[in-house]
Amino acid sequence: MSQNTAATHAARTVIELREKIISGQLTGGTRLFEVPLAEELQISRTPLRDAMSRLTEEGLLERLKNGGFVVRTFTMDDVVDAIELRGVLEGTAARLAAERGAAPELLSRMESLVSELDNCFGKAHNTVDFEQYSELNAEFHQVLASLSGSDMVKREVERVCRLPFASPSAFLPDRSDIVAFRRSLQVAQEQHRAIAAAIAAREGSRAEHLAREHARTARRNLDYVLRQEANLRDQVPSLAIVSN
Amino acid sequence: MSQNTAATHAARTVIELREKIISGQLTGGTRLFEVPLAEELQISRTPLRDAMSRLTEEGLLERLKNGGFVVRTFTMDDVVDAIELRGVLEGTAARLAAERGAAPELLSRMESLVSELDNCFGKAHNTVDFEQYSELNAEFHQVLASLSGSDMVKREVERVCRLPFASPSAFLPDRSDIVAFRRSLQVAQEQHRAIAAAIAAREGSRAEHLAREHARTARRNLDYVLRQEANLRDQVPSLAIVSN
DNA sequence: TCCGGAAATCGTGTATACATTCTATCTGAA
DNA sequence: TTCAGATAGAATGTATACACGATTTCCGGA
Repeated sequence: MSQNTAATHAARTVIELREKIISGQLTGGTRLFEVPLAEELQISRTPLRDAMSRLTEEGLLERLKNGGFVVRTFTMDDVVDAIELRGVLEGTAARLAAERGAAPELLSRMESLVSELDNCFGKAHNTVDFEQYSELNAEFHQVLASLSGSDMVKREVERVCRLPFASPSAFLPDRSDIVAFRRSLQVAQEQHRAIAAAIAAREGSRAEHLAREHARTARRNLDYVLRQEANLRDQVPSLAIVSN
Repeated sequence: MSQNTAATHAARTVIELREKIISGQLTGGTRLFEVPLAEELQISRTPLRDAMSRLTEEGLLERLKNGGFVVRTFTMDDVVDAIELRGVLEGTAARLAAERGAAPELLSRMESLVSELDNCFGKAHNTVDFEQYSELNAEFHQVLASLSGSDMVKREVERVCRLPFASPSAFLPDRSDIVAFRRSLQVAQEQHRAIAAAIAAREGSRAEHLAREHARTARRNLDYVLRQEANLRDQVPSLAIVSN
């Protein structure tokens, strides 16, 4: 029993329900009835409704037209399209950063992140510091979203990334023993470097298309997981939310 | 006193508040206090909170970190960026429609919309059926969003369009006496035709860039309104929500 | 004057009772 | 048999009282 430290019942409930949805415990299409659910969570309907409405903002629930909420259904097509959308939006962030000029502090932060990411690869062939890589990768994408200087763009990039399977770290393969995965990390890192360089050189179109292709890395990993080794799928938490 | 016909108090309140925000009556940054606002609207706090949470989903309000809601502030930069984003997303819809193949019914619907739009231009130079054009234009963009076949993409396109100044009909100039405006409608219509043709010919990149450029038509009109005739600005309802 | 802390005030969080609406089912008549 | 309308149940909509937390204000002491 993990007792959440969140201040309000509603905030705690957001976390609990989000966890249940993301983990696949609550499957797509499940309608959330207020009375029994509130009883189960030991809260009243008021904070529960608040929580559900926040999860709707987040894209995990949908409102039914005559009232009530259902868990949103995600198909494998949605996963592919969400990754595509992230690519498009990050591409736009990169292009605008290049075209309009990026804030120097942010750009140099991105460049130093690239260096730090380099250090995650050991001298030996299959040693990679995954935890560190994953953390730095997340920050790289965060900086990229900010780099356009546009709140509107940043907001929308972050919005798509909130979907668990569209996040930049969703399909970071944590198994260096698989050759294809190790290679994909190196390719991705090379793309990081190129994106930063393109933005610095004010090459908008190049920056945009590099960022798009970079998102495709995630899609390639996804395809690999699905096609090559079917049993891998259950090891990828981001896919638990996806309907079969 | 316009008495809304909406079923619930919350739904009615969504409409009332949305109207006040869009019209600029409630300006960006204004905090909405539950008790006095509920009193003013003659409802209780419960449906009011529901309404505010829906408006947050819509992007017109924001939640404060310690509770409460404020009216979201939009700057002129946000307007420009929202139009850019619409271009990017509609461009993606167009590209995917071309690459993946569009549903024949939708494509032919789009093509007949182009024909109908043609008929809005009279033989004489400055006669245009604005009402009809505006309606058909809205449907064209709606069909475009659907044409990708991707629910994810459609959803996000529609999301951006929900912002009043980012909607495809936001800056449709309704004054045929201004030469620049009349010409912009003809250019836009030619772009409609080209977008449909590119999708039909499976020319993804062309379709994408045409759709992007098409959104720029809105930006050009916006620039015209702001630069050429300052007094025009107050006649554009979409801009009432924008902070000065 | 400045600072810390207590108290009051303001505003949201929560529970709960009651109202309303929607839906599914049943009944009766054509 | 079928359909219309009634009806019962289930689910959400709404009002309201009270709880809690945050913020501001005011007071006393250094």
